[in-house]
Amino acid sequence: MEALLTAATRVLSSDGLKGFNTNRVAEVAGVSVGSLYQYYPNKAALTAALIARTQTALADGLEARIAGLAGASLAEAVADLACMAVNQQYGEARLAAALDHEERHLPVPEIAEARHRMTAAVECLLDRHRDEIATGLSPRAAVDCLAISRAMVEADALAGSDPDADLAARVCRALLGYLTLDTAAGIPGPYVR
Amino acid sequence: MEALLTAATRVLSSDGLKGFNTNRVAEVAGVSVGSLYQYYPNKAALTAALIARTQTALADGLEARIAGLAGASLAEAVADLACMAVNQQYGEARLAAALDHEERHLPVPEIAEARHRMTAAVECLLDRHRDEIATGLSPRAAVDCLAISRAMVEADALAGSDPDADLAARVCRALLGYLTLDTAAGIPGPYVR
DNA sequence: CAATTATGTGAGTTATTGCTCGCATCGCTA
DNA sequence: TAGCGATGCGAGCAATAACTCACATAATTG
Repeated sequence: MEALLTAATRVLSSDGLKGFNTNRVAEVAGVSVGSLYQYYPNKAALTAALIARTQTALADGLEARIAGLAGASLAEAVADLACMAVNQQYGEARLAAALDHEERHLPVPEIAEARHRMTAAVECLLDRHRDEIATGLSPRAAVDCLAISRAMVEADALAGSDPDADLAARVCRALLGYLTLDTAAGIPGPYVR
Repeated sequence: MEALLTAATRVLSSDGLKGFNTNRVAEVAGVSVGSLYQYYPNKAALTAALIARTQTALADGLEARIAGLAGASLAEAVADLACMAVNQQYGEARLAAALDHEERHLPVPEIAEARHRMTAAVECLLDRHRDEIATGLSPRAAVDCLAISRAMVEADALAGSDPDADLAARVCRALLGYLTLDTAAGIPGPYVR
């Protein structure tokens, strides 16, 4: 049921994981617990559905945005994606953080799929601009880009309640710097203990 | 008591938040629950002490490392810090993620202090190399650097159980790129909805 | 060695929460 | 309207976990 998912979203973003229990979700949704358990066999299923929905939406958004960036330069594309990351993630940073933590306990296939779609989309973008990008970039570059933007937005979101004026610009700088830095300087070898 | 904190660490890193309860921590520490509550008035206090300890240790390590990097170039310094981040955070990524999530419910003064010390140390490093760094860098640059390295290491740690061979190099590239990228290209203006 | 204080114990209390199940209500068909 | 299945309800059960307290043991003192 849709009302249950939106209720779950509201509970999670206002009270965090601490107040996220089935009784409360049902109450906020305006239905009884019994009804909740007719739609979702247990709490994990509800959580999984919530995660799947948000992750899928994120992947959809990213794919569409990247597809629409066909003619753009790398700098333009990255700038656009940085703005998108700020807009999409900032508002629901608390929700995202809570869900993110649950993911590790629940093997939700949709998450792996959505994540894969997102990295694939970014890889496609990077490939499109491979001549503007530093040679020797790791195959994990796409994953890194997603991690970087996610972390910067989240850090900013948890610091204050309004985004810093230059947040998008900073994300853009980080991504562009990462992608275009010449592999010259004394970048160290592999991991050493 | 020290045994309680180490027991709490072990429980958290092996079972995660799910199995982190006072009964179990006491059992692993080899004492009774009653004794636990003589040292910590409640579970939150125990958690707070644990967070404070790890965060303080992290800040100590970072400060020492940066102090010892007095004569180094920016590239060398960043490379060193990237290696440090990988070594320090990789092993206890699970623990760090769990604790990180608890921080948001507990206002632990030591955390704010440790965080402040870390950004101050990085700011000191950046200031030392201000001529090598792109002009117009945001005052939040230090925070961004910490967020970036943290996120990249964590993403890698949760993907596989061994660090990618070039993880440190990638972190280094991201930081160096962020810090040294010329503020030329079409970096966008402020946040827009 | 008694008396007193400090420290440790763990069964039990209380609160929370995931979940069930007997019952009520609704919508449909004959 | 009577009969019937589908859907919704929410008090209550069972498990879990934070926390207490009456008691046992150890350490200290006069």
